[in-house]
Amino acid sequence: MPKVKPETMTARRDEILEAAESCFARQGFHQTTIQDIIRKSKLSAGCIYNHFPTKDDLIEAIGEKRHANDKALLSVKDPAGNPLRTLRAIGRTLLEDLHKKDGLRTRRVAVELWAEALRSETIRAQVTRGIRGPISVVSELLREGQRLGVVDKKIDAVSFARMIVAMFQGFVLQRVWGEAYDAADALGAFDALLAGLAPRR
Amino acid sequence: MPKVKPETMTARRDEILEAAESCFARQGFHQTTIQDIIRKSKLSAGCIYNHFPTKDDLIEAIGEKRHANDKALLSVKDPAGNPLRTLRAIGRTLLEDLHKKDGLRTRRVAVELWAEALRSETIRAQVTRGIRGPISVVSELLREGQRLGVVDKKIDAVSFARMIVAMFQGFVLQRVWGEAYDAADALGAFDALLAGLAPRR
Amino acid sequence: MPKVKPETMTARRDEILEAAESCFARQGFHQTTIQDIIRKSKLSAGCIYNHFPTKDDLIEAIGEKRHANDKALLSVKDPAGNPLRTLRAIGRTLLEDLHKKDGLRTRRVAVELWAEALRSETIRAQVTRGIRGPISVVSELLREGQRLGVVDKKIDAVSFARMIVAMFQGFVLQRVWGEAYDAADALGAFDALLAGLAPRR
Amino acid sequence: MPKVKPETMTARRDEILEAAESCFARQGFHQTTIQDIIRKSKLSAGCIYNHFPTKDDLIEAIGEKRHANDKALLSVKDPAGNPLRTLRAIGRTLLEDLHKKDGLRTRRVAVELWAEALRSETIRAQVTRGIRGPISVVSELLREGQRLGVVDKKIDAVSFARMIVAMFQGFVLQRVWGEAYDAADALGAFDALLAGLAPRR
DNA sequence: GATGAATGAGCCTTCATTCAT
DNA sequence: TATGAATGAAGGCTCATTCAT
Repeated sequence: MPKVKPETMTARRDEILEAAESCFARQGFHQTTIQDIIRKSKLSAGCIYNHFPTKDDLIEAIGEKRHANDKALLSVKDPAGNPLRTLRAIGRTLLEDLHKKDGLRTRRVAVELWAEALRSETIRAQVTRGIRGPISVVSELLREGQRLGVVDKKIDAVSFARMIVAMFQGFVLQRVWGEAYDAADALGAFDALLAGLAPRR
Repeated sequence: MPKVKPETMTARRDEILEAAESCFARQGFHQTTIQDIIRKSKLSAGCIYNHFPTKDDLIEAIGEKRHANDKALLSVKDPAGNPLRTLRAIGRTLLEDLHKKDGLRTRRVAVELWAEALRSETIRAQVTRGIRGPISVVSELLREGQRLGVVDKKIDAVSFARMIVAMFQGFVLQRVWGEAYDAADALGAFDALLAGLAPRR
Repeated sequence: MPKVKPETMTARRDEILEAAESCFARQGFHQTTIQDIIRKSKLSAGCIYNHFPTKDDLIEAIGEKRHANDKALLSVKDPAGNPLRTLRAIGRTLLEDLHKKDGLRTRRVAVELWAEALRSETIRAQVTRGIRGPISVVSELLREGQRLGVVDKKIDAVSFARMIVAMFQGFVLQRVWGEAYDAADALGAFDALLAGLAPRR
Repeated sequence: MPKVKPETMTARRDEILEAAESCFARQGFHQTTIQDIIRKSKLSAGCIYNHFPTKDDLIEAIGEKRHANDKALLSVKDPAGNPLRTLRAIGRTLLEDLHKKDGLRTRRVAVELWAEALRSETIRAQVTRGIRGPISVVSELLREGQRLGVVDKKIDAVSFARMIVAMFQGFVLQRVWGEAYDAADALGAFDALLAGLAPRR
């Protein structure tokens, strides 16, 4: 007996999130007022509050959305099955994504979330969950490399994976600050790092 | 012929900044009210506004203070003059500092500033200035290593330095989120990275 | 040729009023939202607004309903035709009704209406109309008593009746506040009052 | 070291309460907005909230104020020490107060509080506390009358006192609704009631 | 300089009401 | 008629900032 199809509900939700993300990327969570989102979405306050009970819920929903987005970037695979090549491909995808105009908006919101995670338990959980995936993907690739003999056996896969993830987080930061570094140069450095993983002798 | 000795001025300023930093670390810039800082500092609104015309000025001053602090960490030197050893010592200092309880307060504020840099031109300038120092110190060390033949000549020193700095930024993030990783493990991964810099053959 | 039988209309109306009264008794008029009534009645906003154009209309309808209810309590009669006995019977009925759990809900709404009467002309009219009936019933009984010689002739029937009605209003107030007084005790005091009406010498 | 004398604080508080009471009397608690009180008091929102953290606190403070006011009315005494005469004097004072234009404002607020007591534990406590004083004063007078032999010994003093208090509450209600009854008539009825207290035979 | 009560713009949220389906 | 998502005016409250003392 619902008069409106559930799809409409979801669509409306997405409209709101879209508007919110746009505002958040430009002004940050706390500088963005609900009025801004109302203006951007061309919906009413009441409508927004029907979908998200509080502003914080809206922020959390944005966090969840981002979380989902990020997973896609990790699904890159090297057809030949060489784990280091896969790792490189992932790095390349991330860095190139980072250097597209479009990627920036999302990244700005990500950085906002990183700071918000200091205060909100919920967002901290989202953000750390969002890191666990990449760390395990990367460490799995490193272990695979060790098994295949292309990665030094003495390396602790998880710690090294965490370091690589940290590295990309730092790249995101530098990027959203407008640091003028080249995707190619960054990828070059990453290549050098991967090259260094090869077993000695 | 100032009625109040400049030292008193500076001392008062520092009191205020100390209180502000403490509040900012706990609640973030935008969740912290001037009232919070008044409470913490046990000074009055008027007094605070005599020293800092706006809340934003206070935030910027905090940013400046942090900037100064960070420089100290880079002054580590290896007595033997081995640049990779120096690099390792710097990394170790940073990671250990990061794992001290006390270090966290400052880092939390740093992460706040990283997000704030998205909106404030002034803070963006502080933050990127704060990165340029480390990048040039590290790249200088790498070049020195290349000169000494302990670092692969094909590596682009600046890009690699930027990557290392990014890495440490990521470590900071993960740390303030309470990620349970070990300083020793992280240092181990960093060691492996440094080891990989050695020229092949 | 109405498409819906009038009974259905009335039934729906009653459903709504029933739900509204329940909410009003618990939370008062102004703390009760239409949403609360929607929830309680399991009807929709649109449906409720089809029957009552505004929230105030709903409140007025509740007032009207109460008005009707109260009349029933006055219809008590003493078979022997002794007016003081009738008066006592009425008092007893009211007091006992007041001390039934069920009676409280209605009384709470009544007290709400008493306050609302300060602002709404319509409700003030309802409430004062609601008092006029009892006053005239009681004063008629007193006059009858005077005629029969069981009530002191010097008493001004209308004023005394008004006082008796005031008394019961006060009892209602004290009751809804949860004052722990006994129906029997209150009736005892009322008896004493009635006894005092007898002519001296 | 307070720059402002505590008296000023109290004076400001009273200004606010005065404005609030005036608004509440006219429009009721829930129809009165903080803006109304701001307008009336010619103070700012912030200032009001410095003295009363929430609107409910303001309402409670009004309740407290009323509570204090009412006590004064009970202090009437009959110089000759006749308890029934004292009772009559109290009744007269109340009824006359009720029929002064000025008394009405306070009474309207009282009736608001009576309804509010249904929802607020705090106000319910105020209101019931406010009733206990009168009940005990009146019952004490009745007992005194019994001791002196001017009041029938069979009467339960407390129950009768409660009934008298209820009566006056009802008079207040009828008065604020604009019922056109005379103070003198009401007093006459009260006199009759008191006369009826005399022992028979 | 220091104090802290006062200011008031503006924020988040609510809720009576409407209207396309 | 019934539905319930959408509307938007307005409410309570906050907080950066000012200024008389």
